[in-house]
Amino acid sequence: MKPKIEDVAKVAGVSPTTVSRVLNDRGYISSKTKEKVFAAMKEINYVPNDLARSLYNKRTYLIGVIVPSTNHPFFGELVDSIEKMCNDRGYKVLLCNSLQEAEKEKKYWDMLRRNQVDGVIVVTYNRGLIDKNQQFPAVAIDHYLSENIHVVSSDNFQGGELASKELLDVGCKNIIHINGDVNLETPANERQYAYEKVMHDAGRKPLTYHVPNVAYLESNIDVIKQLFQENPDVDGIFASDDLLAIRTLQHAKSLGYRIPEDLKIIGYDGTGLIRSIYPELSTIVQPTYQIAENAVETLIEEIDGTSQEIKEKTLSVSLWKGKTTRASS
Amino acid sequence: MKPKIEDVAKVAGVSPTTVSRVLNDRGYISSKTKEKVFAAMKEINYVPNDLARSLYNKRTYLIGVIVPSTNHPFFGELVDSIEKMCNDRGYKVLLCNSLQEAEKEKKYWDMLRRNQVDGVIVVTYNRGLIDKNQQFPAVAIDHYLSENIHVVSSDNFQGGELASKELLDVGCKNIIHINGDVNLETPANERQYAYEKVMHDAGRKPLTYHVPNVAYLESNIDVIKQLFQENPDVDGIFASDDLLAIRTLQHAKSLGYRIPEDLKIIGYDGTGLIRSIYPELSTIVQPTYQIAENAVETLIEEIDGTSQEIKEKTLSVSLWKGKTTRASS
DNA sequence: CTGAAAGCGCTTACAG
DNA sequence: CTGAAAGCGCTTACAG
Repeated sequence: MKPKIEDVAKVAGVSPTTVSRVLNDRGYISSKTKEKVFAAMKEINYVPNDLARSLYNKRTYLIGVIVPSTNHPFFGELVDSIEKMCNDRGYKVLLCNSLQEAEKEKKYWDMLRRNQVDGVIVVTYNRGLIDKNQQFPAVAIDHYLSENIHVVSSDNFQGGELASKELLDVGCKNIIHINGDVNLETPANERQYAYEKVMHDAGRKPLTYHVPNVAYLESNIDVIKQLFQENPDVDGIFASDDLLAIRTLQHAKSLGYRIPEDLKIIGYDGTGLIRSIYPELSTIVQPTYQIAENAVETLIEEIDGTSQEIKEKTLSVSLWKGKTTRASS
Repeated sequence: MKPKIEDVAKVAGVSPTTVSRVLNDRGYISSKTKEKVFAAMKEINYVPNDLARSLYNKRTYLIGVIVPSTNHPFFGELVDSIEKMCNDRGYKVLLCNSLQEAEKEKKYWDMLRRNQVDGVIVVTYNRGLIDKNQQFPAVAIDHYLSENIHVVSSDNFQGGELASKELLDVGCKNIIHINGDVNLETPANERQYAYEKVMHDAGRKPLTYHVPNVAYLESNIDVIKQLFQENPDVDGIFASDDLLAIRTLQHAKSLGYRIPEDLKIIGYDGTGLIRSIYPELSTIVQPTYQIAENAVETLIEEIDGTSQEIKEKTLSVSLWKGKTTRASS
């Protein structure tokens, strides 16, 4: 059996109360007693049971993180940053990969409640999930969920603008946008609106193709093919995701398009990974680290009761200019 | 205050014992009582407290997962698979990104003990971590840790052989290997041994360059530069990691090497992500899904006490043949 | 400076 | 078929 406080107390010749006190460094204890207790703990290899502690304190220092999948570079990077921030502040991360399935998200949400997490950081595009009795502090990333849930986003409209203008600036005439599932309420919708606005302002007609699932690249190739068949004269493509952009670029090359001479391409997300292995790809860089930082800080503030107001924070994105949008004068 | 079992009991007009019984579906309860209890739970929006449950049952259904970082595609994919497997079997994942720092790993390990996780899946290259009193079931991935910890690996020697032979097969004469930190006991060491064996068997002299940190790509460029300066006649490179391979490929191109005509390159890991966005890169594909599956199953078997023996499982890898090792006859 | 007692929210023998 | 009591391992008023 694992030793408990009582066992330590016996070995040290003191009461459990005293052991608990030295453990928590609370109240005044003679240094002799402290030493005895520490010695006893080493001797029997005592490890405190945080379950019991949490039960009493009603505080687990556990944060639930719900994302579609750590497999996608953006979420891998985001989760990495969130975990780091949490760890720095003494919180632990319960990871939930929802695969964007509403049913799974619902189950995870319930599981997190049962496990008494102190708060949740969630990336979801399904609004209906959160029941009105939602009890714990939560921060949603990139998507409004309900009036008592904070939102931390990057500026998706700005990103859409930056990307679209970049293509115009380098001389594209026929600019097409590729986005994800048209039925999903993702932040990529904002990117599309921005694209449409920029096109209108420039007197061009916007045209958007939607792939069924950004994450499952295989399922997207048909849409990409269709795009080129229907628009052989396309000379600029703004994809709402870097993986999609790369896939499109590959297909274009296989059709004989020269990049950037015949066709310019820009993606979205700009994770460190993609920028490192595909530096030539122009893209909009999301401030992943700041998103994570803001989300974790906002959450902990609410947990600690430091701040009452529900916050909405929007962070700026930036342009990574690679060869795929190099002006081909 | 959150409602507890006692509150449900009052509303339903039964004892807490009975509520607990319907909650756990244990013992015989009249269906009338059941209904009353369920109705009461809905009415006051009751959610069981798994902390209290776990405290009593000495079972948390929590699994700690320690990896260097979800930011690396291989670990992102691995964690994704592990989390999926765990979720399917009713376990939850406590995520720990150690960044390969021994100190952090140690802290995480202690934290997991305090949190009473049922078991741990760990990717670490530091052997000294695990104290002899290590209590809970654990599975190490790709690296032997101690006699009471299972190991699930892919066959790194086989992978090294496959990669090296592939380069020989397509006609390379001067084959150089790039590996990670020479001081780390990573599975990539096996890949290097295999490379050296294949070279010797072919009557060639092996030559390995070590980069300081596979994960931080920026820090590796100096070594890559050095490699080409010192061996301008290199015509085959086996990198122990796809990201490293891609970086090397980029640098080679910038120096004017044509791939694969002048120089052939093969990487390692072959994650779905890399294969999808860099299909031209030849690589050794690790069976990530099976690794995760085996690790989770082995761990749960030990947790359940179904199996006593400590297992060592080695899974086969396979070759993904892309253009970067196309024979240039 | 230290201890006995009650309680965190649950579950399970033990009675009935 | 149902309930009162004790206990999971910890912590904190309340006494002394």
